[in-house]
Amino acid sequence: MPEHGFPHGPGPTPYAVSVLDAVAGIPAGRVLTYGDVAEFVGAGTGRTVGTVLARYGHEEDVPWHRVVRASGEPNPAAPAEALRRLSADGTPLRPGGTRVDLAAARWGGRLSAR
DNA sequence: AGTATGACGGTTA
DNA sequence: CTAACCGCCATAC
Repeated sequence: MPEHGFPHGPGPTPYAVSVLDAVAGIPAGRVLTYGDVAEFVGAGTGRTVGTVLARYGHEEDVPWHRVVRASGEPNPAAPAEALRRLSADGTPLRPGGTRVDLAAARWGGRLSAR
């Protein structure tokens, strides 16, 4: 089986696998926007990334809460749950605590969580 | 192959 | 700040 650990076949498409793999690499306390993930993967857009997470995000063991909108808002599907996990990760939030402080939490891509 | 859809993003009002 | 519009691209049908 593939080294990334995600089985192919009937389930995730190759694109979906690469997206899930990228999301799995986001360190705690850091976040990536949907667009960032698409850019990191090298294919698709924020839309396609969202589609993948909507379908496999809750099925695979992936930190889906670390992928937020460009505005800093968490997933519209489970905002409360996402914020709860982000808070547990120590992710910097904007005043009010309902949105992520992207300026401080956005992951550089290969920088360490430090 | 063509059409519809969506956990998006950026611009404009 | 909110709301509407349009462009984006992988998938499902």
